[in-house]
Amino acid sequence: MTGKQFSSVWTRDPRPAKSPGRSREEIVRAAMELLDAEGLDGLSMRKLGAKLDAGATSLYWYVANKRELLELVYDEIWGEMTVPPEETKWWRQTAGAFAHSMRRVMLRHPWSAGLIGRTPALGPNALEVTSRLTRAFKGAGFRGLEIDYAASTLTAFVFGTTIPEVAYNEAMARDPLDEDSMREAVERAAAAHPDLLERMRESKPADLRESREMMFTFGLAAVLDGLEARLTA
Amino acid sequence: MTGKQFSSVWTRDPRPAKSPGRSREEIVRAAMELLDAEGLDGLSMRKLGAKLDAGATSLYWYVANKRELLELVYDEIWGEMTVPPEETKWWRQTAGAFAHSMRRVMLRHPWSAGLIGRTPALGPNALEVTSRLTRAFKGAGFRGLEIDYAASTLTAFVFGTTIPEVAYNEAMARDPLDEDSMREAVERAAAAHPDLLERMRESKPADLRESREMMFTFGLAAVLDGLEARLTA
DNA sequence: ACCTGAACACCGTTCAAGT
DNA sequence: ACCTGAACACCGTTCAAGT
Repeated sequence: MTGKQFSSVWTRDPRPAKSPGRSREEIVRAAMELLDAEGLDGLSMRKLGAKLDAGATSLYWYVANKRELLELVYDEIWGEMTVPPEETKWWRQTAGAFAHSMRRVMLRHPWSAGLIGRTPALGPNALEVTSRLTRAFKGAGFRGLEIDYAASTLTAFVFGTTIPEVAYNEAMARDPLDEDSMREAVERAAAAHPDLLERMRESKPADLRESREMMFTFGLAAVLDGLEARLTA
Repeated sequence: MTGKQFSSVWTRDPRPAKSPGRSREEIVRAAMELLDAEGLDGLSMRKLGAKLDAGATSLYWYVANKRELLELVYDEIWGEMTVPPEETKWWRQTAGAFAHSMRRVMLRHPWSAGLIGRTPALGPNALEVTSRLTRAFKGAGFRGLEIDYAASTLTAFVFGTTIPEVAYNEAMARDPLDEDSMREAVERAAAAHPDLLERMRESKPADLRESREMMFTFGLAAVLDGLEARLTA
């Protein structure tokens, strides 16, 4: 015994969920609505209670604490990701489709960016996705620990790329910034670095959304190429 | 004018910093100590004030708000990262050294994981690192937008891998968990996924630190291979 | 079995007032 | 120029008490 018991929503039995009263499903649905509308900081037990016409503290009957509630909504996120069935030998397509799907989900639910990688992914949906991904990489030819390494590399790339994207979107949504003033401020800050200025001028603001798409596609191709290289080595 | 002015600590002139009173440096140093000791959630304006023998609200003279304070400490993080001088034609080594350095800094200051990718990196240290990295990729042969894409792919991998690592460490530090009970809980959760169970059993807990190192090395090699492939294409 | 309100120990931030 | 305390509008969580 080196420490206390591991505890997670997924390791405790939920309340029986009888007919009267609220249910976890109802609470999780309301929480997601609040999160989609107001972001991670916008979710408070008090607001959530109010939304459900309940006292602020009633929720503690269904959920041990806020962290557990977040574990619950977090798994919903995984439920929205898709991993094509593994039958195909084209693991690149499977992995690529998953990567795009994961990014789309994060963009759709920006608050998830604050949870991914920080919340234990032990819910049924997360396990299902992980399992499919595992099988895909196994089918590709990876063996032993490298199955995990390959899968981790892919997901690390996806959320490492998407977190900044989401953060930028969120900041902009919170208070829209004048693009010119921003550009000017950044140029002023980078004044001492000619190479950076050059880079900035070359990358026109043009269509931000499209340029991110390009960056994602570029990086994804690189990651998949790199994994493939590990396979034949 | 599509929105309001962009604002960041780096775009405003700091207080003159006369002889009496506190200084930004002093405040930032104290903030980092607090962060290292108590984590991101452990930093509050009140506690920081107390640490500096000041009223809770005195800090607002030096810093517009907490976000700005975080921008300041965030740049310190970049200051601890190293990018070898670009002269070398061995961009792989430069990029690899930076990647390892970035990871080490994140492990040393776990709270930084909550800031990276979410805080505008416009401080002098961040710009210096970005600039060196840009030159390295340019030296490697990347051109135009692909310089940015390549650099983003690398950093995305690094912090995408390191965030979960840090999160796990933090959780463990907060309340140490019995490893057996954790393993058992996870196995129970994954009961319906034989492939996951198989994976778990194969990856002995053995030396967690070492297996992460291996995972990082594996992924980094893959990412660099993938980038190199983009170069010759 | 389920829900409540009061209470505790916190937050970030504003602002008038002090020196 | 710099610092203060009081005040406002919030937090998560506990717990005795209600139905």
